[in-house]
Amino acid sequence: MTEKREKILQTTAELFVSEGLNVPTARIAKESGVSNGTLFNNFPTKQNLIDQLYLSVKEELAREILSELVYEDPTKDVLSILWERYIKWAVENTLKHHVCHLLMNSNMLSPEVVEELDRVFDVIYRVLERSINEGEIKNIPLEFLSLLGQANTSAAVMYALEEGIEGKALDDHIQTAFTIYWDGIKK
Amino acid sequence: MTEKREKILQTTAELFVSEGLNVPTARIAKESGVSNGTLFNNFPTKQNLIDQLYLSVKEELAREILSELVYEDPTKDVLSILWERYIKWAVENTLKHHVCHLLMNSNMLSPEVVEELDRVFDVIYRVLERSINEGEIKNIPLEFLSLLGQANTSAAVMYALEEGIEGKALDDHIQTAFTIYWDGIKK
DNA sequence: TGATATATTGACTAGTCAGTCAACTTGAAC
DNA sequence: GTTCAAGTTGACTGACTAGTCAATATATCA
Repeated sequence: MTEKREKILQTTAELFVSEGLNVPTARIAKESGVSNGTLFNNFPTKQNLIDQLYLSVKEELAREILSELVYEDPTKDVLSILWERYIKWAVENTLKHHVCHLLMNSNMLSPEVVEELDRVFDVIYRVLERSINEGEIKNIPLEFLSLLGQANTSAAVMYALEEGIEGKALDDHIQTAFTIYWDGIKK
Repeated sequence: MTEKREKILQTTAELFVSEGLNVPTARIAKESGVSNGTLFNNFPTKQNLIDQLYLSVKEELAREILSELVYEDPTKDVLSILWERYIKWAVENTLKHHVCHLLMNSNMLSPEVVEELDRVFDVIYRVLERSINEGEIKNIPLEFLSLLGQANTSAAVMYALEEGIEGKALDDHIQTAFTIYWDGIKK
């Protein structure tokens, strides 16, 4: 049962990315090698399927970038590590990153799910907060600082994917992008 | 005829923003105070309606931010003006900005339309290019520089809208945001 | 006024969609 | 090998959708 569930989520991601978010459930079931009924056995509604897909991707992302972080390190270092982990994850998991992007910007997610995930990434807020308190970066509202971080990493990922950057060049690109962000916000 | 066309475009934008991009054409027609047939008289297909909506919004935006620009001024000034105009336009035209954002991130636009509009905003590339050549800003690939600009303005708009910033506070916010961008990319 | 062109209408069609359910399969336990 | 629960199936349904078209209304000009 769990394997079928995983397979359906994977197929949904693929179809969402390749054909847009209006793919019929029948199509998803067929492409997953599963009957219509089984799809709805695993996910009571299409809405639930979409929410679960988003949840699973974002939870994986959170595990990937937040694990074993030493929050007590200098904030610049913590941010730099978050930055690098996020971009690497996105570049290595193009499909997941892409589906995440599509869903985030779509009005199709249940508000509860979005809110639930906001809480997971709250720790990043606290890192930024500390950095402001320590006088290391400009006195910019926390929410704006966070939006800027998201926007900049997102741009860095888009550029890396468009240009097919990888390996050493990717490391350099990540460094460049982080320096731009840091130079922009540091005091 | 033109008024009906405009009315339909306006209603479509409103419904897309309030209910997502899957609103039926019948709903759009009804809400526009027009019959089903008239909608399809003005826009041969739903796809065409979507494309035309995106085109009309983006063309208005281009007119708004590119008109009477003195490209020969110092690049920092040109960029700063573009920056300010864009954010002000977006904040004053929330609906249009929002629908633009939804459509841009949706896979639902015809590729030709997207490409056509890319050309309109090409002038911004040339401003950035000159700035690099003059050694004013870091040697960052043009495409990435442009993506960063879009990402940062977008974040600035989101923050301004979320916090309901306007008037003098908005001017300050725009200045802050531009300074962050500039400090990030300048040599 | 009447003739012609143009715009509008909304009932209709052919197809699509999310979700259901009764019948069937599988596999574990005794 | 019989029983029972759990999982799977796909044909089916009722609601919905993009787009059509013959009938009707409105505008234009002589």
